[in-house]
Amino acid sequence: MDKKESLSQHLIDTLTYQILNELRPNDRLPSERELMAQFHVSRTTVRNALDKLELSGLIIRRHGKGTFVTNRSESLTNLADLFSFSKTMSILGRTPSDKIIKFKRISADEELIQRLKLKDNLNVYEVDRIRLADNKPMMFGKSFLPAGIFTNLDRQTLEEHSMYQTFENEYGVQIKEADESCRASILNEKIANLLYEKVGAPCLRLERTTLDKQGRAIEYTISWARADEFNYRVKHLYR
Amino acid sequence: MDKKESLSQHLIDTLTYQILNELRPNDRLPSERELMAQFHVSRTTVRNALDKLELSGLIIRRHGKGTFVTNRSESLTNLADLFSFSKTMSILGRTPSDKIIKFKRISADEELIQRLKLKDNLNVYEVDRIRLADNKPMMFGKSFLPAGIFTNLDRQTLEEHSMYQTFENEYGVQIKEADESCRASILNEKIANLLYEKVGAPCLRLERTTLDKQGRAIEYTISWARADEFNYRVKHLYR
DNA sequence: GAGTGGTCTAGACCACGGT
DNA sequence: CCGTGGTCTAGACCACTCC
Repeated sequence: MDKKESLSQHLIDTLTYQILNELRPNDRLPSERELMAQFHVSRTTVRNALDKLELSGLIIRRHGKGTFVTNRSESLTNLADLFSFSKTMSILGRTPSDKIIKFKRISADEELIQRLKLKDNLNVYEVDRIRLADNKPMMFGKSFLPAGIFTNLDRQTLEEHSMYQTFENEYGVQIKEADESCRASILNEKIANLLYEKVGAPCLRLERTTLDKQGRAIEYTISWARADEFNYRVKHLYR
Repeated sequence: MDKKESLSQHLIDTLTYQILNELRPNDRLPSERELMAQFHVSRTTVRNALDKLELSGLIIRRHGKGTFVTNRSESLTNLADLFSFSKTMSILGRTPSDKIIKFKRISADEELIQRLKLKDNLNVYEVDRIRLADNKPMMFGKSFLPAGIFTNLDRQTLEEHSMYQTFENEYGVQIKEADESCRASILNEKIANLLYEKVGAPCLRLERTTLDKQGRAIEYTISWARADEFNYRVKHLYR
């Protein structure tokens, strides 16, 4: 077992694997007391892990009855939760890939300086990507990465590994959170062509700012996603 | 203090009030140990409450430094988190109102039966509303409510109280969670007219299924929101 | 009554940030 | 060094569901 991984993260990973590969919708999970015994952890740790799985929509808990695997067949079209594009596509059984069409070191304008909270080094890398599932273009994304954090970033690394992998493995940057917003928009000519869509077709315009554990803004990405393929899902829990 | 309210919910409400009314962005909150003493609760309870506030985007925690009020001025346009439309508008300093333009008891079709998990009683109430902020139409929503749960629902009650208030106060229905999805679409003629928009203008199409604590589907709502006014925000926390 | 999830306590030790 | 948040333990009692 990975020593760096927390007990609850290990529980999350193990249960996620079981839910996706060994269990079926509406199956009951072991009770919280049973999980305590199986994993040799306290109830707090078990509940913490189940909280995360519930938020991500994999399970649902019923007071007095038990914890059950969610029926996700309805959301077959798509879901974007705490998963990245590639992870989401994998869960849906589609093969994700990226095509980088631009990689450039630029100087940040006012808006970027503010969004990435840049101080001294105003250089950023711009990475434009087409993101595909089963070789079909699904979305187009422009990412801006501070050169002060990702020094000497090169195109080849990004082509061979996922962006978040590169952040963690090459630069030791650990993601803490991402703030995402989405609004409806329409495709301009350039992006419509990249996605094989019509100019003026509706699309989702997503913006994401990602923070690492030190609270630094490490990424600002703006994406345009096909309206027919993208259904953005969120779960809200009350109380 | 309300006896029915849990300790952590009381903490959430108190801190939310302070954050919105007495504190400013980037202000530091009392440390978790200080909150324990102030509210006479355990650390678990404090952390539980802070978890919720962090998820809803009101605070941000920094390891080794403290807990701080989030700068929400950037999100002035809009946010929809664990808040309802009316609550969200209030936080943004706008006055929300609803105009019911249709109230009808109908028989559910196949899709509705599935979405609301109807068994015996296939009757549902359909409520169509225009939702306004400062008297400007922001979105149009069609809600479907099972007549088996909301017996003898009447239009006047809905016109005088919010839907969720009615659920809880008139029928004792407590909300547990809402599953929401959004995708981009374009306005048809009927809805465009209601929102004073152009036919074919981009819009966000939101779908929401709400479950109560017993796991019953109590509401299925589909809404169309103006693309220029609606910016749907989500925060993802990792680990 | 037995078993489930929901809430809470009173501790402990660790990792991080600043002095 | 101290104070911060992050993780975890080993309990307790409550509320709900089903028999």
